[in-house]
Amino acid sequence: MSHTAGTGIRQAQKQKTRQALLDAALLLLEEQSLSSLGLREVTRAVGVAPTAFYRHFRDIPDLGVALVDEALGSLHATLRTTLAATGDSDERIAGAVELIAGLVHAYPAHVRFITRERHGGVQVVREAIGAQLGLFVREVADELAVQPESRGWERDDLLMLAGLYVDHMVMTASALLAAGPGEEERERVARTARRQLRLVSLGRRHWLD
Amino acid sequence: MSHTAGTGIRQAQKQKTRQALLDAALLLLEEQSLSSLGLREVTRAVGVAPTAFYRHFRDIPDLGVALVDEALGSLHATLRTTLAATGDSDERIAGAVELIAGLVHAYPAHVRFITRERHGGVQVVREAIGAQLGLFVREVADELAVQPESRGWERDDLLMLAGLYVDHMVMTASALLAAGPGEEERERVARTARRQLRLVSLGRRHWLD
DNA sequence: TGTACATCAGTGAACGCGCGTTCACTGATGTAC
DNA sequence: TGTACATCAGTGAACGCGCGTTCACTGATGTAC
Repeated sequence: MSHTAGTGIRQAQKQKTRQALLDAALLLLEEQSLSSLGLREVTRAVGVAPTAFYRHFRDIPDLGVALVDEALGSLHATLRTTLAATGDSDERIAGAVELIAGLVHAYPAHVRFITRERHGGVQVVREAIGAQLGLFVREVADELAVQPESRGWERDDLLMLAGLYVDHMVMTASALLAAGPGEEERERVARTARRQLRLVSLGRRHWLD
Repeated sequence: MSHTAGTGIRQAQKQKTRQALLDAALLLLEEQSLSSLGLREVTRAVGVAPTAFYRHFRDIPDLGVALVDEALGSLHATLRTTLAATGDSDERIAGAVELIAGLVHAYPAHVRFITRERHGGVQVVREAIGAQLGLFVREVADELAVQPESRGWERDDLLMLAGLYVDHMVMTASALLAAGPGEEERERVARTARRQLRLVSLGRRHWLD
């Protein structure tokens, strides 16, 4: 048995409560910012005593950082390959936009949290999101680097393009969220995103002219 | 004398207090979000009684909407011409990025407010910012439409490109703010922004190929 | 397997504090004549 | 110009309320033997 983690039933129950706190916070954050989220509000939503919060997080910003990990931590492999694919044909662009739309559909609250707190009022959370997005940019640049279209490109320019892709991804995700549940408006947003990516990929193709 | 507005000294004093409330709020919002800003916090910073707040705003979201107008209301003419100019030569691109850098330098708190609350937790403010940015997009598209490079472009595609420009402007402003006071890092951000705009303008040039 | 002790996730009472909002008010400014 | 009344920006006391944090606690789970 490990020293730092509890054993069996006790540890499992603790994880369950922790996850319930994260889930409740995410739900409450649909209509407010992290900097106005209350600790008692979160524990009340879960149905535990306010003091139970301290068994899991130091304070609300600490919980926010955990939410950033939950939202972005597992996305690296997926984004690395899919975003880097956008430089190519219309099919691959459509696939990348579909991936974003799928993520927004599957995890709307996580996406809202990230776009809201990316420039939000809680410094440590802003920094955590910035660090993850910066990692995405470098990973996408790595992936772009091995593509034949990038022959002759400098690292700096690959990072510049990767940054454009990552920013565009976040903007598209946010626009899809704002579009609401209507299929028509969501398709309009997706269509605009695809054409913007096509314009960028045209620019990419002629960068070294 | 007007019926809706007071006269002379009284009205001038009221405007002065109102402006002091807006200024104080903007200052306090450097390290928090609008959804956690307190009415008493704002009046305390100004040095008036909490109840004086109600002579000027219904509540904090109402003050937020006034801040959106203050930050973006007077920017239309400037942005319309300058952003639309980015499609062209390297000089015009550099000029556009310089304009953004100048605005960030002159009104850092306004810029921070807009980027923070664009996706923030207060609905009416989000909507007010979205409306202003949407107006920017249409104005820039109008300006692009009369340029010779846009011959043969559909309105839909001009809006798509204008959206790319406006979003990129907001991202650049936010990145410049995050860069802090260091000249070196700010120039790195500006350099990346210029190259991204150059890539976009290459894409624009080949859009109808 | 059984027993005796240790751990620790979650409890519940209590605290001091600042919040948003109400209300009747004051006194400088504005208006009518 | 002077006077009498109206307006209204800002005041200050009071309210009920929910906040974050402390503390000693309980009792189920874990560990040693």
